[in-house]
Amino acid sequence: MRKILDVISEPLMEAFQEAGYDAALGKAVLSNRPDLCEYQCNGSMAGAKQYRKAPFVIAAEVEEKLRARADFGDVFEEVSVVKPGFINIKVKGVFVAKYLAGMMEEEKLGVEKPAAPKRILIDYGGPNVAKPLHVGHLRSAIIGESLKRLGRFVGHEVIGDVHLGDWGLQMGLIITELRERKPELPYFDESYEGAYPEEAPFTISELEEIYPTASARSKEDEAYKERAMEATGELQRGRRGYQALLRHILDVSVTDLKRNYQRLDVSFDLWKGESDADPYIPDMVRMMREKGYAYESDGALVVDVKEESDTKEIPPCMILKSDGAALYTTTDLATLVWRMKDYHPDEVLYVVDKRQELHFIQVFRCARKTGIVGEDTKLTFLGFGTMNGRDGKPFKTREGGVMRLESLIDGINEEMYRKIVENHETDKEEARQTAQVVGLSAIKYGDLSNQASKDYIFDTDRFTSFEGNTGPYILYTIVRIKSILNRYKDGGGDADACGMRDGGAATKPLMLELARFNEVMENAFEEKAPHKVCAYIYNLANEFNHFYHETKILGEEDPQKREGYIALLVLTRRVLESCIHVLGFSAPERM
RNA sequence: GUGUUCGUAGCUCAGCUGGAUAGAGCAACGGCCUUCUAAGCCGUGGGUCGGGGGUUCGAAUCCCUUCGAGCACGCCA
Repeated sequence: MRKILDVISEPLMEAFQEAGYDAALGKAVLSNRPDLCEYQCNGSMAGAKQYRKAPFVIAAEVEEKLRARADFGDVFEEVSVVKPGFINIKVKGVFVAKYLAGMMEEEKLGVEKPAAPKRILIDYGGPNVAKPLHVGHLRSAIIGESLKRLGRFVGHEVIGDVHLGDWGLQMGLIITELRERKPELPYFDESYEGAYPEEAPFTISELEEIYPTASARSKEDEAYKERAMEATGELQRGRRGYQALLRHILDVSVTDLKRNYQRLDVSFDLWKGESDADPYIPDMVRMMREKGYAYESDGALVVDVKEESDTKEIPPCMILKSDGAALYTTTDLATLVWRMKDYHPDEVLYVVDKRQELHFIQVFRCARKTGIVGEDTKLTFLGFGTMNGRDGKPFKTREGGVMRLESLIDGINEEMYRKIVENHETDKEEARQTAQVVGLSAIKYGDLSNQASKDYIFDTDRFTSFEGNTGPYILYTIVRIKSILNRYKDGGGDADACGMRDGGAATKPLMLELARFNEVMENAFEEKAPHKVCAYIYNLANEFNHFYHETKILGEEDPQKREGYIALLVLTRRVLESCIHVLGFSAPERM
C-alpha cells in the first residue's frame, strides 16, 4: 500500500508540473506546525531560486492548479498559502478513514514487500563461551534482535548469527586450567585412542569459574601463559582430546546461553562461532599469498587496506601473527568466507560495540580487496555505544564488578513485581508473570529508545518508573485498549466486524498518526534505527490516551460512531503490537 | 600526537538529507477519579541548541575554527 504522504504528494506534484515547475518540488511532508496544518509542502521556496520567482507566487500558482483538480475535494479539506511560501494542508477525515480501512485489510498494515527482498545476515550477540553474559552483551542482543525482526517485518529474509567467541587464547586457558585440576582425564592423554565420555567433565558454573581463574593466573604466571598459548596452538592444529573438550565446552555453554537469551526473548538462527571459521583459514591465507595481497611485515602476514581518501593512515590488516597463529581479524575474514559460500547474503550487518569500528573497516576493506566479498554484497557496521550507570561511567555492580545479565534482569523483575503488587491486589503468580513481561519492556525500550550509536545511561529507577517515555507506558496503553475491546466483546459486539469511519476532530490526530505506520517502519529499517519505532509508538500512545480521555467509547450512543471508535481501537492495538513485536517484547493481558 | 564520535532545559534524551514559535519525559508547581485501568489526562514555569566565524531568503541542522568530553589507533578479542 502506498504511503499516505505519497498519496497526498501526487496531486501536489502534478500541480507543480502543470504550473511549469519540477514535480519533485511538490513532495508533501508532515507539518512541523500542527497548530496550523497537518501536512505541508515547502517546494515553492526550494524552487524560488531555480525559477527566479518569489516563493509566494509559485505557491499561489500551484494552489490554483491544485484547486482546479477534480479530485481536490476527495483528499483536501483545506489548502492555504502563507508567508514566505508554505503550502499548508489539511486533509479530509474521510480520506484518512479510507486509508486506515485499507491498512486494516492487510496483514502488515500497509507495509509493502520490497520489489527485491534482500537476504541479510545479522551478526549480533557475540557472547564468549565459558563466560556468563554480562551487561556488555545486552545492547548487541537487544538491538540486533530488533533489527532482525524489523527487517523481516518489512519483507526481507533475515538470518541471525550469534557468532560465538569460542576460539583463541581463551580456549587454551580453559584447557590448561582444566589440565591442572584434572590431569587424569583422557583428553590430556595423547596416547588415548578410545572414545571420549559423552558427559562433560564440568558444569556451567564450574566453567564460569574456571575461565576467570585461568585468565587471572596467566597474567601473573608466565610459564602458565606459555602453556595456555601452546594449548591454543594444539587445539587449532586439531589435537583430538582438545577438540573433544572444545565440544564439551560448547555444549555446556550454548545450553546456558540459550536459556539466558530466551529470558530476553532473543533467538538466533545460527549458532556458529569463530571456531567454525577455522577450517577456511588455510585456503584463505594461501589465496591471499598467491594473489599477492598478503606480505610479511615485522614477521607478521598483513594486507594493506589504506585508501587515498583516508584522513588518517589505516594500519594494515593483520592476517597471521609472527608466530603463525590466527587472530580475530583472521577469523572474522574466514567467517565471511563461509557466510558467502553457504548463504550468499546481499548484506552482512554487524551489530557490535562501536569501539571495534576500525577493526571492521579493516576487515571489510580486506574482504573486498581480496575478493572474499563481491561488489553486490553490502557490509555494514552498526556500532552501538556503551551502557553507562547513573554516574555516566560504564555500568557496574554496586561493588564495582561486572554485572551479570541475569542479575540485571532479576533486579528489574523484582522491582516491577514490587510495584505491581503495590498498585493492585493481584494473584501472586500472575503478578510474577506480568512483572517479567513488563520488566522486559522496561529494559528493551529503555535501550532501544536511544540512538544505537550513542552511549546511554541505564537508570533502573527511571526505566521501571512506569512514567513517561517508557516500555511500561506503552504496554499500559495496549492493556487499556485490550480492556475496552474485551468489554465490547462481553457486551456481544464483534470488534473485528466494525468498520473504520471518520470520527471527526476527536479522532483525527490519532488517525493521522496511525496512517504513518508503513512509512515509519520502512524508514526505521532503512536507517537501522529502532529508536524511530519507539518515538513513533510513544506519539501514538500519547494520541490514543488523549483520545481516550476526550471520548466515551463504549458509552457512545450512536452505534455507527461507536463502531468507528472500536475499529480505531482495533487498528491502534494492531499497530502498537506490531511495533512492540519488532522491538522484541510483548504486552500482558492486564497490568 | 593522529583520527573519530559527541556537546540541545536542573537531569535523561528527541529533532540534524536546512524551513514557520527548538520538542518530550523526569524533577518542581497547579488542576482532573460516583463514568471504558489515575501506571493516565490537562495546565504553569524552565533554553546564549558549548563559544566564535561563514554559506543561505532562512542554520540546532551544512562548512571552518576554537573549547570541552568519550573512544580508537599491527601481533588480545
